[in-house]
Parts: sequence; C-alpha cells; structure tokens
Amino acid sequence: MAKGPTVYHVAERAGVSIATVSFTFRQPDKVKASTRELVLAAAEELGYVPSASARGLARGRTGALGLFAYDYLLDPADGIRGDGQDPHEPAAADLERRNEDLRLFPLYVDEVQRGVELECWRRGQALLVGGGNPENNEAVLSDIAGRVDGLAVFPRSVPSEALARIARRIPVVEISESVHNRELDHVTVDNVSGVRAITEHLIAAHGLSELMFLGGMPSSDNDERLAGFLGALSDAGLPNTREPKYPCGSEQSVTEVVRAICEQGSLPDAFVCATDQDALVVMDALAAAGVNVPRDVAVTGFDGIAAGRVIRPSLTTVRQPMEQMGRTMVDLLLDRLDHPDKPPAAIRLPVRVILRESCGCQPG
Amino acid sequence: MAKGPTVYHVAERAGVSIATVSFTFRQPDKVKASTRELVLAAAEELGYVPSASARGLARGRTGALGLFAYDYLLDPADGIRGDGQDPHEPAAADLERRNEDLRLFPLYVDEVQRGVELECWRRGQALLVGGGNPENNEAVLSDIAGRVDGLAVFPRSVPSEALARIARRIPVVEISESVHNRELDHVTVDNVSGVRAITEHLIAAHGLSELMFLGGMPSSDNDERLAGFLGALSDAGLPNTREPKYPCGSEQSVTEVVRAICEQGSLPDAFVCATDQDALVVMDALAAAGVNVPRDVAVTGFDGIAAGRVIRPSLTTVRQPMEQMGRTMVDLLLDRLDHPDKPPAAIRLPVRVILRESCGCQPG
DNA sequence: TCGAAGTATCTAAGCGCTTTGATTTATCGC
DNA sequence: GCGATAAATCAAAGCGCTTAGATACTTCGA
Repeated sequence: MAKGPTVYHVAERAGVSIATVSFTFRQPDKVKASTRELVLAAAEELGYVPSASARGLARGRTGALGLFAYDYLLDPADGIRGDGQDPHEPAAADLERRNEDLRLFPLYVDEVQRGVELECWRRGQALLVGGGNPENNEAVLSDIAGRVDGLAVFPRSVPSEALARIARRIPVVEISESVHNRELDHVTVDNVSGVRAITEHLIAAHGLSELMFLGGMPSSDNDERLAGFLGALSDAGLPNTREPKYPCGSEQSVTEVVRAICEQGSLPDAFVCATDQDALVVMDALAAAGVNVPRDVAVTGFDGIAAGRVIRPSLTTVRQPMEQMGRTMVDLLLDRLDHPDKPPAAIRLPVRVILRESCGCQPG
Repeated sequence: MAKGPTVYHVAERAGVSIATVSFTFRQPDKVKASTRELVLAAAEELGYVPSASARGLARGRTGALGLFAYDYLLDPADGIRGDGQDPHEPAAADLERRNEDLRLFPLYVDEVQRGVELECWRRGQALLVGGGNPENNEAVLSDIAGRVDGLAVFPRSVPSEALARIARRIPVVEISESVHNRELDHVTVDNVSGVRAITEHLIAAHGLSELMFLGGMPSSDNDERLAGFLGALSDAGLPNTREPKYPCGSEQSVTEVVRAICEQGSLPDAFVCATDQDALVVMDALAAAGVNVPRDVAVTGFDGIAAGRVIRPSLTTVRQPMEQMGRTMVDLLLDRLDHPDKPPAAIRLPVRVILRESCGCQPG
C-alpha cells in the first residue's frame, strides 16, 4: 500500500495549484468548467481519494456523527481492551446460539440504530457506531467523541460524568430521558398517554378492574409509565388495590413476583408491564404456572418490539416509533450544530396502542 | 461551542511540552508517573478530547474501519443527495408500515453488520457504517473510503470500478463472492456442500426424487448452490428432470413460475430455493394456490434468516454463519493492514443444515 | 567528584487539506 | 483598444497531532 496520491499530486498532474484541486471538489462552481474537467481527470487517473482526516483538521469539523449503542448480549469478557489486543475469541457455537435465541428479533436498540443510520445516510452524514461493554466505555466513548461532530447515546450506556465532559465539546443527544443531564437534547415518547390509553382500554373494552403495574428499571420513562397507569385508574374511579411492582428490574425478580402471585392464587385481572421484555417474561411465568392469557389474566407491554407480534398470544402493547426516534436524534444533532445556543430541546414523540391477543382482543 | 482545548492548552496548563502530552496518551510508559498525573489532571480539568482528525493526519492511519451496507427498503427517492440537503422526508406512517411488515426480522445484511460491529468493538476499532441507495453510492463510498483504513462491502452494492479505485488505496474485503475482483479478500461460505447436503436430505430422508432448483440472482454464490444441487442429484443417480429456474431474481417472477407450475398441476416433489427470501415467496405462492407444504411439496431455502424460524411451516434451510462472516471480514481487514503483500485470501466458512417443517421433518 | 549511560523531556518538521486575501486573467462598456 | 470590474487562480498560513532526533536531567560506578 504505497501512500495514496494527495492534492499535491493531482495539482501537479493537472497543472494547477492545490487550491484549485480543493475547490474542484468542495466548491465546483468556483472553478472554470474546463479546469474542473482537467482536475477530475487527473484525480481519476491517480486514484485520488481525499483524506477526511486532513479535511476535518482544516475545517474543524469531521462531517461525521456518532452513535454509542450497546449490546445486551455482549459478554463482558468479550469486551474491548485498551491495548487493542485479542481478549478471548468468541466461540462460533456461542455466536450461533446467541443469534438464534435471543437475537431472533431486532430489539429496541436495533430499531433505533436503524433510524439513526438511515437518517444519516439520507442526509449525507457519515456515521460512526461504537458500543461495547460497560468495562471501558469511557475510553471508547472518548475515542468516538474525538472523531465526530455530534454524538447520540443511549442512557446509562455511559457514565454521566464522561458524557458531561464530552458534551462540553460536541453536541450530545440522549434517547429516552435519563434523570440527569437536563441540559442535553433529548428524544422521548409520550409515556404517560401511552400507558394511560392502554390501561383505559383494559378497563373500558374488557371490563377489567383489578390491574397491576409491573416491571421496569428505575428511569424517568418508567416513572411516567407508572404515572399514566395510576392516572387511568383514578380517572376511572378505580382503587389502586394492587401495589405496583416497580422498579422490578431483573428478569429473575419479575418471574418470581408472578410465580408468587400464581401460587397464592391471587391473580389480578391484568398485568400492565413497563416494557415488552417484562411482558414476555410475565407470559412465560404465567405459562409455566398453567395460567392462560388472556382468558385468566390479560398482559400488556410497552415498546412494540417485533417479538411481541409473533409470539402466541401476540402482545398488546404501546409501540414507540423507534426508527423515527433515531432519525430525530440525527435531526437534533445537526440542528444543534447550526444553533449551538438554542435552549436544550426535549422532543416527545407520540406512541400508538397496538391491540393484539394478550389483552383479549382478536386482531384481524 | 467554543473550540475545544488542544494539546497546546493541556501542555501549557501542565507546564510541559505538547510532545509530553501526546506521549501521555499514546505511550504512557515513556512518561514519568508524576508527569503523567499532571498531564492527565490538566486534561481532565480542561475537558480535553484528542482530535482524531489530527491524529489520523499525523499518523497516516485513521484507526477506523468502514462498512458499506445497503438497505433493501431504502426508497431511492429517500436517498442521499450530493448537496446534503433534505430530499423528501419519509412519512412517519411509511416508516411504521415498513418496519412492521418487511423489517420484522433482521435480514442477512443486518446479521452480518452486527458481526462487523461486534468484532470492531471487541478489537477497539472505530467503525464507520455507510450505505444507501444506488443513485450516488459512488460519492458516498468515496467519502467513507477517505475516512477509514479498510473497507468491508457487500457485492453489487457498489459499482466495481469505484471499488477497484478504492482498493488501490486501502484494503477492501467483500462478503460473498462477486464475480469480479478476484484480487480482493473475500469471505464466503461453502455453498456447494450446503445445498448438496440439504438436497441429499430430501432424497434420502424423505424419498423425494423430482426436485427443482429455483430462484437467486446471478452470482457465483448461486452458481455454486446450483452446482451443489446438481451434484447431489447425479450422486443419487437421479435424472435432472426439472429444468432449474435460475437466475430467477425478482419476487414477481418467482411467484409467476410457481403459479404456472401449480396451474399446470405439475408440482415437483420439492423446491430447492437459492435463498430463504425466495423460499418464502415460493411458500406464499403455494399457499395462494392451495398447495400444502410439506405434504404436497417440500420447500427449502438458504441463508437461515430469522423469519424462516417463525413462519409456519417453519423453513428447512442452510444457515450461513452471518455474524461470524462479519467478524471474519474485520479479521481480514486488520490482517491485511499488517501484511499488505500477502496474496488475496478467500475465507470459506462452513454452513449448517437446519431441518424444520417445510421439508417434512418434525423438529422438536 | 566526574563522565558514561540511561531516562525524561523538548524542539521542530511534517501529515493533507481548506480558505483568506492577493494576484492574475478574462469580460465588457465605450 | 483601454481601463474598470468580475472571474479564475494562486500563495501561504494554519488546523491539532505524532514522532524523529536533540537536549537536559538522573543515576551510578570508579
């Protein structure tokens, strides 16, 4: 790999100055058509590819955005090491198992990432995706931050001090509201209305009255979902007889809660879950206890992940517009670059209730 | 956004030279521990984030790899424009429809991309993902090429002249074998054995004898799959009574072929399809004609996309190790960077036959 | 106490591009 | 055909970092 040709080579070949070469690529109309042809031809012959590093340095902008994602399934030991050396090579069999089981469907993070990608492509922005295990997120994050003009992150995927530091330098947008960092741009959804609507549906359409909210890690998103639930109850004049089990993070404990309830034989009319993942776990636990959904108890989720469409009974849920959320993050970032001093934006996108089988409906 | 602090600021604050600052980050052991602390503290206070552009320029390496993917569903009008302006904003409703229908499951390209991402993260490599519509792939591709040390591409997602040009400058690895570019590194799978094995299964385990190969765009992958099919037939001493319908690209024409066969009432014993996508189309067409799979006819695919696991009847297929393929691309790229002069590698990964319902098996 | 041999740090020269302001060349009215 | 104005091109100064090679500082044996 001999070092590639530079503006200097192209300029010499075309018999012009390097400035003209640069103009030919960046501001073509400043260059006479005939000269442009000349330069383009020279570039073509030489196989010239402009260096983004040099451009970025000169311009003070890289022209790329970053996304810091994460992977539920990334084995911590399978992580990135500072020295760039091989930690352990994941065994092929592990990969297959992982993909065939858990990654059968795109998850929330995948769908959002797609939105970010598509929007970046549409707007002609390069996109750097990073991610990784919690161990050394900070180093990775910092590396990415040095390469981009703006960064989109999932909350809690990175320590907030690190984030704050980066936000001093480039715009950062968070998806889903983290409790801290009120001064960053945010993309969220209307959690309150979503859960309120699905809860009202259970009450009004199915005549259920003893509802229980369950699941969710502590976050303002989930706080809002609970609030929507409680609001719907009180609007309907129903007492809140079932103590909400929130936060109720790990898969383990959701399973245990449900199992305990089953053993006591004290099923509510419905489990209103904070997330689809929780709902799936709940349905598994119910199935294990021989409880039929939706006949014996209704279950609803929140997110609208693909898996919920396919399982039986299919999952009634509140769908977040994930791709749109990703796209909106990109919008915010680019907008922020043009208007650094605008007050932080918190875009709240609408959600949509999707009625399927798990609440007792019979979708077409 | 005031311009961020640079090595100069950090150096001044710490009372050292910029070289020492640089060493502190890049070769920490060349710096006395006490000095290092000093520099780190200064960097922390200032919120210093090293510029990758400057580093890349100075080192002649960006430290990033690129992936050029594509999206089946990317509306051409929804594409990237050279001027970076807004073409048309995709309507939210369109997004939802798209995601809920066609993108319900991760596709081949998605799974490979995941592999690339995970391996990059694991190895501490930044990853740039680009993609887009065929319209101006070339400009986008060139932009990406200028940003990375190596590029992974899907075949036919880019014009091969453009690719050749880029390959003059940085290593390029193709996944799945394109007909041209024998001089690039490649990752493929063992197409021949895969189809041979699945065909043998139909013959030996289910006693089928009249088999028809169907589907696939022209490519060396699919050539090999056909060869595997024919090989199995001849090994079994079966005549090739059914003219293979390959290439048979568009969804439309696969549907038509199947419909015509159904109308003639001349079903073969099995359709051996070049890809899962084809197999799904075939099964749709058969269902439309009132033909039962696998009772009236068996169907097999190739790829192992997630959708095949979930549909009924579930799809017997040959699974490619897609994540592993993505990871291998990264391996090849990094290896090539260290050994520019090694002869082109063509890694061929093994595949696995997955027996499900569509061939007549009863998976546990 | 002195010089040799390490260590630690620094000086300075790029890396390949963009872009301002200067300079040259083309265009036009009269 | 001439100056005035506009258009095209150019020279040169960075952008922020890395890294030889030079220099300063330690350490240590004799």
